[in-house]
Amino acid sequence: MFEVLTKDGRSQARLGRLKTEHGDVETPAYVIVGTNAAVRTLRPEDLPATKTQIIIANTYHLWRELGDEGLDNYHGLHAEMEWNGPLMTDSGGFQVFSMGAAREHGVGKITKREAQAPQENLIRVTEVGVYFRGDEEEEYLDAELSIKIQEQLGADIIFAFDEPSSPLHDHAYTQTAMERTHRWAARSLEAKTSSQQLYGIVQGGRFEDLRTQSAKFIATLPFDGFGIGGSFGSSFGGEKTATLRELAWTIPHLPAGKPRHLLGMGRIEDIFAGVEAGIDTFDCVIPTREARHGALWTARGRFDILKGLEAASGEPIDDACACPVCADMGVTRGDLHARFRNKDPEAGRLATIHNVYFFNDLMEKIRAALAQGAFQTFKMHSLKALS
RNA sequence: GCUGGGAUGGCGGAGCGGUCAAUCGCACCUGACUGUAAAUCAGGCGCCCUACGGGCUACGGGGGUUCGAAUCCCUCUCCCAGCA
Repeated sequence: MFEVLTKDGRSQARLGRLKTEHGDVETPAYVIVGTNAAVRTLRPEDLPATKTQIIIANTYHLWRELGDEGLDNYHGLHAEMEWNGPLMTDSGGFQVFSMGAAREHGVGKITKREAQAPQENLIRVTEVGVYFRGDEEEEYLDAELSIKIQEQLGADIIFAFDEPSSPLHDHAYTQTAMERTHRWAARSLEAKTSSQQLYGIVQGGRFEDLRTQSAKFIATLPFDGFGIGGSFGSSFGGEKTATLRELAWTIPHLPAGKPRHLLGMGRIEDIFAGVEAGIDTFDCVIPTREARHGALWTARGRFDILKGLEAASGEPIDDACACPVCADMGVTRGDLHARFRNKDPEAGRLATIHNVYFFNDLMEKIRAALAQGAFQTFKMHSLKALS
Protein backbone atom coordinates (compact mmCIF):
# COMPACT_ATOMS: atom_id res chain seq x y z
CA MET A 1 0.00 0.00 0.00
CA PHE A 2 3.00 2.25 0.34
CA GLU A 3 6.23 2.13 -1.54
CA VAL A 4 9.38 4.15 -0.99
CA LEU A 5 10.87 4.91 -4.38
CA THR A 6 13.94 6.97 -3.57
CA LYS A 7 15.57 8.29 -0.45
CA ASP A 8 17.45 11.52 -0.13
CA GLY A 9 21.08 10.85 0.72
CA ARG A 10 21.43 13.69 3.16
CA SER A 11 18.17 13.62 5.10
CA GLN A 12 15.22 11.40 5.89
CA ALA A 13 13.33 12.75 2.88
CA ARG A 14 11.86 10.18 0.57
CA LEU A 15 9.97 9.90 -2.67
CA GLY A 16 7.12 7.44 -2.45
CA ARG A 17 3.85 6.17 -3.76
CA LEU A 18 0.77 5.68 -1.65
CA LYS A 19 -1.67 3.24 -3.19
CA THR A 20 -5.39 3.39 -2.64
CA GLU A 21 -8.47 1.90 -4.22
CA HIS A 22 -9.05 5.20 -5.96
CA GLY A 23 -5.59 5.63 -7.35
CA ASP A 24 -2.05 6.35 -6.29
CA VAL A 25 -0.73 9.37 -4.50
CA GLU A 26 2.78 10.40 -5.40
CA THR A 27 4.52 11.53 -2.24
CA PRO A 28 5.51 13.85 -0.69
CA ALA A 29 2.00 15.15 -1.24
CA TYR A 30 -0.33 17.83 0.02
CA VAL A 31 -3.74 16.66 1.16
CA ILE A 32 -6.23 19.39 0.36
CA VAL A 33 -8.81 20.02 3.05
CA GLY A 34 -12.47 19.53 2.20
CA THR A 35 -14.00 19.39 5.64
CA ASN A 36 -17.67 19.25 4.69
CA ALA A 37 -17.18 16.95 1.72
CA ALA A 38 -16.15 19.85 -0.50
CA VAL A 39 -13.15 22.04 -0.88
CA ARG A 40 -14.67 25.34 0.19
CA THR A 41 -15.67 27.57 -2.74
CA LEU A 42 -14.63 25.01 -5.35
CA ARG A 43 -16.79 23.01 -7.68
CA PRO A 44 -15.92 19.38 -8.38
CA GLU A 45 -14.83 20.26 -11.90
CA ASP A 46 -12.30 22.74 -10.56
CA LEU A 47 -10.22 20.10 -8.87
CA PRO A 48 -8.46 18.31 -11.73
CA ALA A 49 -6.67 21.45 -12.90
CA THR A 50 -5.33 22.15 -9.40
CA LYS A 51 -3.01 19.11 -9.38
CA THR A 52 -4.90 17.85 -6.34
CA GLN A 53 -4.15 14.21 -5.67
CA ILE A 54 -6.02 13.62 -2.44
CA ILE A 55 -8.55 15.39 -0.23
CA ILE A 56 -9.38 15.05 3.47
CA ALA A 57 -12.88 15.47 4.85
CA ASN A 58 -13.96 15.56 8.46
CA THR A 59 -15.88 12.99 10.47
CA TYR A 60 -17.19 15.39 13.11
CA HIS A 61 -18.62 17.93 10.68
CA LEU A 62 -20.23 15.35 8.44
CA TRP A 63 -21.62 13.41 11.38
CA ARG A 64 -23.28 16.53 12.75
CA GLU A 65 -24.56 17.53 9.35
CA LEU A 66 -25.88 14.17 8.21
CA GLY A 67 -27.04 12.66 11.48
CA ASP A 68 -27.31 8.94 12.09
CA GLU A 69 -30.02 8.48 9.54
CA GLY A 70 -28.18 10.40 6.86
CA LEU A 71 -25.07 8.37 7.49
CA ASP A 72 -26.98 5.08 7.33
CA ASN A 73 -28.16 6.01 3.85
CA TYR A 74 -25.00 7.73 2.73
CA HIS A 75 -23.76 6.90 -0.72
CA GLY A 76 -20.17 7.70 0.13
CA LEU A 77 -17.84 10.64 -0.06
CA HIS A 78 -16.55 9.84 -3.52
CA ALA A 79 -20.01 10.08 -5.01
CA GLU A 80 -21.00 13.03 -2.88
CA MET A 81 -17.92 14.99 -3.82
CA GLU A 82 -17.86 13.85 -7.43
CA TRP A 83 -14.24 12.98 -6.78
CA ASN A 84 -12.90 9.63 -7.85
CA GLY A 85 -9.44 10.10 -6.46
CA PRO A 86 -8.05 9.15 -3.08
CA LEU A 87 -9.74 10.49 0.04
CA MET A 88 -8.98 10.67 3.73
CA THR A 89 -11.21 11.46 6.67
CA ASP A 90 -10.02 12.90 9.92
CA SER A 91 -11.53 11.12 12.91
CA GLY A 92 -13.05 14.12 14.65
CA GLY A 93 -10.18 14.04 17.11
CA PHE A 94 -9.03 17.50 16.22
CA GLN A 95 -12.39 18.94 17.25
CA VAL A 96 -11.75 17.57 20.72
CA PHE A 97 -8.96 20.13 20.82
CA SER A 98 -10.35 22.98 18.73
CA MET A 99 -13.68 23.04 20.57
CA GLY A 100 -12.14 22.20 23.91
CA ALA A 101 -8.71 23.08 25.23
CA ALA A 102 -7.99 25.45 22.35
CA ARG A 103 -10.94 27.61 23.42
CA GLU A 104 -10.29 27.27 27.11
CA HIS A 105 -6.63 28.21 26.71
CA GLY A 106 -7.20 30.83 24.02
CA VAL A 107 -4.54 29.26 21.81
CA GLY A 108 -4.10 27.35 18.61
CA LYS A 109 -2.00 24.25 18.43
CA ILE A 110 1.04 26.38 17.71
CA THR A 111 1.68 29.03 20.30
CA LYS A 112 3.73 31.94 19.18
CA ARG A 113 1.83 34.81 20.67
CA GLU A 114 0.23 35.40 23.99
CA ALA A 115 -3.02 33.59 24.58
CA GLN A 116 -6.29 35.20 23.50
CA ALA A 117 -9.28 35.63 25.76
CA PRO A 118 -10.45 32.22 26.96
CA GLN A 119 -13.79 30.91 25.76
CA GLU A 120 -16.05 28.26 27.08
CA ASN A 121 -14.74 24.72 26.74
CA LEU A 122 -17.39 22.80 24.80
CA ILE A 123 -15.80 19.43 25.38
CA ARG A 124 -15.91 16.87 28.15
CA VAL A 125 -13.34 14.14 27.77
CA THR A 126 -13.84 10.86 29.60
CA GLU A 127 -11.95 7.59 29.41
CA VAL A 128 -14.48 6.05 27.08
CA GLY A 129 -15.21 8.99 24.81
CA VAL A 130 -15.94 12.65 24.34
CA TYR A 131 -19.02 14.78 24.88
CA PHE A 132 -19.34 17.68 22.44
CA ARG A 133 -21.63 20.52 23.38
CA GLY A 134 -22.78 21.88 20.06
CA ASP A 135 -25.64 24.26 19.49
CA GLU A 136 -28.04 22.55 21.84
CA GLU A 137 -27.68 19.06 23.16
CA GLU A 138 -24.52 17.13 23.93
CA GLU A 139 -23.29 14.66 21.36
CA TYR A 140 -21.14 11.72 22.25
CA LEU A 141 -18.30 10.47 20.08
CA ASP A 142 -15.77 7.78 20.75
CA ALA A 143 -13.32 5.54 18.93
CA GLU A 144 -15.86 2.94 17.86
CA LEU A 145 -18.38 5.48 16.64
CA SER A 146 -15.74 7.50 14.81
CA ILE A 147 -14.59 4.40 12.96
CA LYS A 148 -18.17 3.43 12.17
CA ILE A 149 -18.87 6.88 10.73
CA GLN A 150 -15.64 6.85 8.77
CA GLU A 151 -16.63 3.50 7.32
CA GLN A 152 -19.97 4.96 6.30
CA LEU A 153 -18.24 7.94 4.73
CA GLY A 154 -16.00 5.57 2.83
CA ALA A 155 -12.71 7.42 2.44
CA ASP A 156 -9.70 5.39 1.37
CA ILE A 157 -7.69 6.33 4.42
CA ILE A 158 -9.18 6.93 7.85
CA PHE A 159 -7.73 8.02 11.19
CA ALA A 160 -7.91 6.70 14.73
CA PHE A 161 -9.84 8.82 17.19
CA ASP A 162 -7.47 10.84 19.38
CA GLU A 163 -7.20 13.63 21.90
CA PRO A 164 -4.68 16.24 20.82
CA SER A 165 -3.34 18.20 23.75
CA SER A 166 -2.88 21.95 23.99
CA PRO A 167 0.52 23.62 23.90
CA LEU A 168 -0.36 24.96 27.34
CA HIS A 169 -1.04 21.57 28.84
CA ASP A 170 1.64 20.49 31.26
CA HIS A 171 3.61 17.28 31.08
CA ALA A 172 1.24 15.43 33.38
CA TYR A 173 -1.92 16.22 31.43
CA THR A 174 -0.22 15.73 28.08
CA GLN A 175 0.81 12.29 29.25
CA THR A 176 -2.69 11.47 30.45
CA ALA A 177 -4.17 12.52 27.10
CA MET A 178 -1.49 10.63 25.21
CA GLU A 179 -2.05 7.40 27.12
CA ARG A 180 -5.80 7.74 26.59
CA THR A 181 -5.16 8.28 22.89
CA HIS A 182 -3.11 5.07 22.87
CA ARG A 183 -6.05 3.14 24.29
CA TRP A 184 -8.38 4.74 21.76
CA ALA A 185 -5.92 3.77 19.02
CA ALA A 186 -6.19 0.12 19.94
CA ARG A 187 -9.98 0.42 20.14
CA SER A 188 -10.08 2.12 16.73
CA LEU A 189 -8.18 -0.77 15.20
CA GLU A 190 -10.41 -3.26 16.93
CA ALA A 191 -13.56 -1.51 15.72
CA LYS A 192 -12.68 -1.40 12.05
CA THR A 193 -14.47 -3.90 9.84
CA SER A 194 -13.79 -2.37 6.43
CA SER A 195 -10.81 -2.67 4.13
CA GLN A 196 -10.01 1.03 4.47
CA GLN A 197 -6.49 1.96 5.45
CA LEU A 198 -6.34 3.11 9.04
CA TYR A 199 -3.70 5.49 10.39
CA GLY A 200 -2.76 5.72 14.04
CA ILE A 201 -1.86 9.06 15.55
CA VAL A 202 1.21 9.93 17.59
CA GLN A 203 0.66 12.50 20.34
CA GLY A 204 2.86 13.68 23.20
CA GLY A 205 2.74 17.43 22.74
CA ARG A 206 5.95 19.34 23.01
CA PHE A 207 7.68 16.86 25.31
CA GLU A 208 10.47 14.77 23.90
CA ASP A 209 10.01 11.81 26.21
CA LEU A 210 6.28 11.66 25.48
CA ARG A 211 6.66 12.05 21.72
CA THR A 212 9.17 9.21 21.69
CA GLN A 213 7.05 7.06 23.94
CA SER A 214 3.97 7.67 21.83
CA ALA A 215 5.72 6.94 18.56
CA LYS A 216 7.15 3.72 19.93
CA PHE A 217 3.79 2.56 21.23
CA ILE A 218 1.70 3.47 18.18
CA ALA A 219 4.31 1.87 15.94
CA THR A 220 3.70 -1.48 17.60
CA LEU A 221 0.06 -1.47 16.47
CA PRO A 222 -0.89 -2.81 13.02
CA PHE A 223 -1.78 0.50 11.44
CA ASP A 224 -1.45 1.12 7.72
CA GLY A 225 0.17 4.47 8.30
CA PHE A 226 0.89 7.02 10.97
CA GLY A 227 -0.23 10.53 11.66
CA ILE A 228 1.74 12.92 13.78
CA GLY A 229 -0.61 15.26 15.54
CA GLY A 230 -1.24 17.56 18.39
CA SER A 231 0.42 20.70 19.54
CA PHE A 232 3.97 21.56 18.91
CA GLY A 233 4.87 24.36 21.25
CA SER A 234 6.36 27.65 20.26
CA SER A 235 9.30 26.18 18.45
CA PHE A 236 7.34 24.39 15.77
CA GLY A 237 6.61 26.20 12.58
CA GLY A 238 9.11 28.94 13.19
CA GLU A 239 12.67 27.85 12.71
CA LYS A 240 13.13 24.85 10.54
CA THR A 241 15.79 23.44 12.82
CA ALA A 242 13.25 23.27 15.64
CA THR A 243 10.76 21.59 13.34
CA LEU A 244 13.30 19.00 12.39
CA ARG A 245 14.18 18.42 16.01
CA GLU A 246 10.60 17.81 17.06
CA LEU A 247 9.86 15.44 14.21
CA ALA A 248 13.15 13.73 14.88
CA TRP A 249 11.77 12.67 18.25
CA THR A 250 9.06 10.58 16.64
CA ILE A 251 9.78 9.57 13.07
CA PRO A 252 12.78 7.32 13.77
CA HIS A 253 10.47 5.13 15.84
CA LEU A 254 7.94 4.65 13.09
CA PRO A 255 8.21 1.79 10.59
CA ALA A 256 10.23 2.86 7.56
CA GLY A 257 7.96 1.08 5.13
CA LYS A 258 4.73 2.80 6.11
CA PRO A 259 3.45 6.26 5.22
CA ARG A 260 3.72 9.16 7.65
CA HIS A 261 1.26 12.02 7.67
CA LEU A 262 1.86 15.33 9.41
CA LEU A 263 -1.55 16.47 10.59
CA GLY A 264 -2.52 20.05 10.02
CA MET A 265 0.83 21.56 9.19
CA GLY A 266 1.41 23.08 5.81
CA ARG A 267 3.30 26.34 5.55
CA ILE A 268 6.15 26.21 3.08
CA GLU A 269 8.85 26.08 5.75
CA ASP A 270 6.91 23.34 7.53
CA ILE A 271 6.70 21.33 4.35
CA PHE A 272 10.41 21.44 3.68
CA ALA A 273 11.20 20.64 7.28
CA GLY A 274 8.64 17.86 7.30
CA VAL A 275 9.80 16.31 4.06
CA GLU A 276 13.37 16.49 5.30
CA ALA A 277 12.35 14.70 8.49
CA GLY A 278 10.63 11.94 6.54
CA ILE A 279 7.01 13.04 6.24
CA ASP A 280 5.12 11.75 3.22
CA THR A 281 1.84 13.66 3.35
CA PHE A 282 0.62 16.93 4.84
CA ASP A 283 -2.82 18.37 5.20
CA CYS A 284 -3.46 21.95 6.03
CA VAL A 285 -6.12 24.59 5.80
CA ILE A 286 -3.67 27.30 4.85
CA PRO A 287 -4.07 27.20 1.06
CA THR A 288 -7.85 27.26 1.14
CA ARG A 289 -8.57 29.44 4.14
CA GLU A 290 -6.01 32.06 3.28
CA ALA A 291 -7.27 32.13 -0.29
CA ARG A 292 -10.73 33.03 0.96
CA HIS A 293 -9.15 35.72 3.10
CA GLY A 294 -7.28 37.19 0.16
CA ALA A 295 -3.80 35.86 0.94
CA LEU A 296 -2.30 34.55 -2.27
CA TRP A 297 0.79 32.40 -2.38
CA THR A 298 3.70 32.63 -4.74
CA ALA A 299 7.23 31.26 -4.68
CA ARG A 300 8.23 34.56 -3.09
CA GLY A 301 5.78 34.25 -0.23
CA ARG A 302 2.24 35.40 0.17
CA PHE A 303 0.71 38.77 -0.51
CA ASP A 304 -2.63 40.38 0.25
CA ILE A 305 -4.73 40.87 -2.87
CA LEU A 306 -7.05 43.19 -0.91
CA LYS A 307 -4.39 45.87 -0.59
CA GLY A 308 -5.11 49.08 -2.42
CA LEU A 309 -1.93 48.92 -4.44
CA GLU A 310 -3.21 45.81 -6.23
CA ALA A 311 -6.30 47.59 -7.54
CA ALA A 312 -4.70 48.89 -10.69
CA SER A 313 -2.36 45.98 -11.27
CA GLY A 314 -2.59 44.30 -14.64
CA GLU A 315 -0.15 41.62 -13.55
CA PRO A 316 -1.17 38.03 -13.00
CA ILE A 317 -1.28 36.74 -9.43
CA ASP A 318 2.04 35.04 -10.04
CA ASP A 319 3.80 35.37 -13.37
CA ALA A 320 5.60 32.09 -12.73
CA CYS A 321 2.35 30.21 -12.13
CA ALA A 322 0.71 27.85 -14.61
CA CYS A 323 -2.56 27.46 -12.75
CA PRO A 324 -5.83 27.96 -14.64
CA VAL A 325 -6.42 31.34 -13.04
CA CYS A 326 -2.98 32.75 -13.84
CA ALA A 327 -2.29 31.00 -17.12
CA ASP A 328 -5.61 30.23 -18.80
CA MET A 329 -8.20 32.65 -17.52
CA GLY A 330 -5.92 35.65 -17.67
CA VAL A 331 -7.15 36.94 -14.34
CA THR A 332 -5.11 39.95 -13.24
CA ARG A 333 -4.41 41.09 -9.72
CA GLY A 334 -6.63 44.08 -10.38
CA ASP A 335 -9.49 41.80 -11.49
CA LEU A 336 -9.20 39.62 -8.46
CA HIS A 337 -8.83 42.62 -6.16
CA ALA A 338 -12.05 44.06 -7.52
CA ARG A 339 -13.86 40.76 -7.08
CA PHE A 340 -12.79 40.57 -3.45
CA ARG A 341 -13.76 44.17 -2.84
CA ASN A 342 -17.13 43.58 -4.45
CA LYS A 343 -17.63 40.45 -2.39
CA ASP A 344 -17.99 38.44 -5.57
CA PRO A 345 -18.17 34.77 -4.57
CA GLU A 346 -15.92 33.99 -7.51
CA ALA A 347 -13.08 35.78 -5.72
CA GLY A 348 -12.69 33.02 -3.17
CA ARG A 349 -12.94 30.36 -5.81
CA LEU A 350 -10.31 31.86 -8.07
CA ALA A 351 -7.97 32.48 -5.16
CA THR A 352 -8.52 28.94 -3.90
CA ILE A 353 -7.78 27.43 -7.28
CA HIS A 354 -4.55 29.39 -7.40
CA ASN A 355 -3.41 28.57 -3.87
CA VAL A 356 -4.31 24.90 -4.09
CA TYR A 357 -2.45 24.66 -7.36
CA PHE A 358 0.52 26.48 -5.86
CA PHE A 359 0.91 24.06 -2.96
CA ASN A 360 0.31 20.98 -5.08
CA ASP A 361 2.78 22.28 -7.62
CA LEU A 362 5.33 22.92 -4.92
CA MET A 363 5.01 19.29 -3.85
CA GLU A 364 5.45 18.18 -7.42
CA LYS A 365 8.65 20.20 -7.63
CA ILE A 366 9.85 18.66 -4.39
CA ARG A 367 9.20 15.22 -5.82
CA ALA A 368 11.08 16.10 -8.99
CA ALA A 369 13.99 17.34 -6.93
CA LEU A 370 14.01 14.17 -4.86
CA ALA A 371 13.96 12.08 -8.01
CA GLN A 372 17.00 13.95 -9.27
CA GLY A 373 18.84 13.90 -5.97
CA ALA A 374 18.53 17.66 -5.79
CA PHE A 375 16.27 18.07 -2.79
CA GLN A 376 18.72 20.06 -0.68
CA THR A 377 19.45 22.49 -3.46
CA PHE A 378 15.78 22.96 -4.24
CA LYS A 379 15.00 23.47 -0.58
CA MET A 380 17.66 26.12 -0.18
CA HIS A 381 16.55 28.01 -3.26
CA SER A 382 12.91 27.83 -2.27
CA LEU A 383 13.39 29.03 1.29
CA LYS A 384 15.67 31.80 0.15
CA ALA A 385 13.11 32.98 -2.40
CA LEU A 386 10.51 33.24 0.35
CA SER A 387 12.23 36.34 1.57
C1' G B 1 -42.16 84.69 -3.55
C1' C B 2 -44.53 82.07 0.71
C1' U B 3 -44.61 77.80 4.12
C1' G B 4 -42.27 73.72 6.10
C1' G B 5 -37.74 70.33 6.41
C1' G B 6 -32.50 70.04 5.99
C1' A B 7 -26.96 71.17 5.98
C1' U B 8 -22.33 66.52 10.97
C1' G B 9 -15.68 63.55 9.65
C1' G B 10 -14.39 60.20 2.18
C1' C B 11 -19.90 58.62 1.78
C1' G B 12 -24.52 57.31 4.34
C1' G B 13 -26.38 58.50 8.88
C1' A B 14 -26.80 59.13 14.78
C1' G B 15 -26.45 62.90 18.35
C1' C B 16 -30.48 67.67 19.98
C1' G B 17 -26.84 72.14 26.39
C1' G B 18 -21.82 69.34 29.49
C1' U B 19 -19.54 62.29 30.18
C1' C B 20 -18.47 64.58 21.87
C1' A B 21 -12.96 64.33 18.28
C1' A B 22 -18.43 62.96 18.00
C1' U B 23 -22.80 55.85 18.24
C1' C B 24 -23.20 52.94 13.88
C1' G B 25 -22.73 51.20 8.70
C1' C B 26 -19.89 51.54 4.16
C1' A B 27 -15.23 52.74 2.18
C1' C B 28 -10.08 52.97 3.44
C1' C B 29 -5.33 51.31 6.19
C1' U B 30 -2.66 47.42 9.38
C1' G B 31 -2.18 42.67 11.21
C1' A B 32 -3.56 37.63 11.94
C1' C B 33 -4.90 32.76 9.82
C1' U B 34 -1.26 25.59 10.36
C1' G B 35 -5.79 17.51 11.20
C1' U B 36 -11.63 24.60 9.18
C1' A B 37 -17.92 25.93 14.45
C1' A B 38 -12.94 31.22 10.13
C1' A B 39 -15.68 33.41 2.15
C1' U B 40 -13.32 34.98 9.04
C1' C B 41 -11.24 37.64 13.10
C1' A B 42 -8.51 41.72 15.58
C1' G B 43 -6.83 46.80 15.53
C1' G B 44 -6.66 51.75 13.22
C1' C B 45 -9.22 55.60 10.68
C1' G B 46 -9.44 65.08 12.06
C1' C B 47 -4.24 67.28 12.89
C1' C B 48 0.20 67.39 16.17
C1' C B 49 3.17 65.55 20.27
C1' U B 50 8.12 62.47 24.34
C1' A B 51 1.35 59.33 22.45
C1' C B 52 -0.62 54.88 29.47
C1' G B 53 -1.37 60.44 28.27
C1' G B 54 -1.41 65.61 26.38
C1' G B 55 -2.32 69.81 22.88
C1' C B 56 -4.83 72.01 18.70
C1' U B 57 -8.80 72.76 15.03
C1' A B 58 -13.72 70.97 14.19
C1' C B 59 -20.36 69.44 13.24
C1' G B 60 -22.45 74.91 6.02
C1' G B 61 -20.57 80.83 6.83
C1' G B 62 -21.00 84.90 10.35
C1' G B 63 -22.85 86.80 14.98
C1' G B 64 -25.19 85.96 19.76
C1' U B 65 -26.98 83.49 24.61
C1' U B 66 -24.42 80.43 28.38
C1' C B 67 -19.54 78.81 33.23
C1' G B 68 -20.13 75.48 28.87
C1' A B 69 -23.07 74.89 22.07
C1' A B 70 -22.83 69.89 16.89
C1' U B 71 -26.98 70.71 20.21
C1' C B 72 -30.57 77.24 21.95
C1' C B 73 -31.36 82.36 19.30
C1' C B 74 -30.43 85.84 14.95
C1' U B 75 -28.67 86.21 10.12
C1' C B 76 -26.51 84.73 5.39
C1' U B 77 -25.64 80.82 1.71
C1' C B 78 -27.13 76.33 -0.42
C1' C B 79 -30.46 71.84 -0.87
C1' C B 80 -35.39 69.34 -0.62
C1' A B 81 -40.86 69.22 -0.40
C1' G B 82 -45.61 71.67 -0.78
C1' C B 83 -48.19 76.16 -2.21
C1' A B 84 -48.08 80.17 -5.57
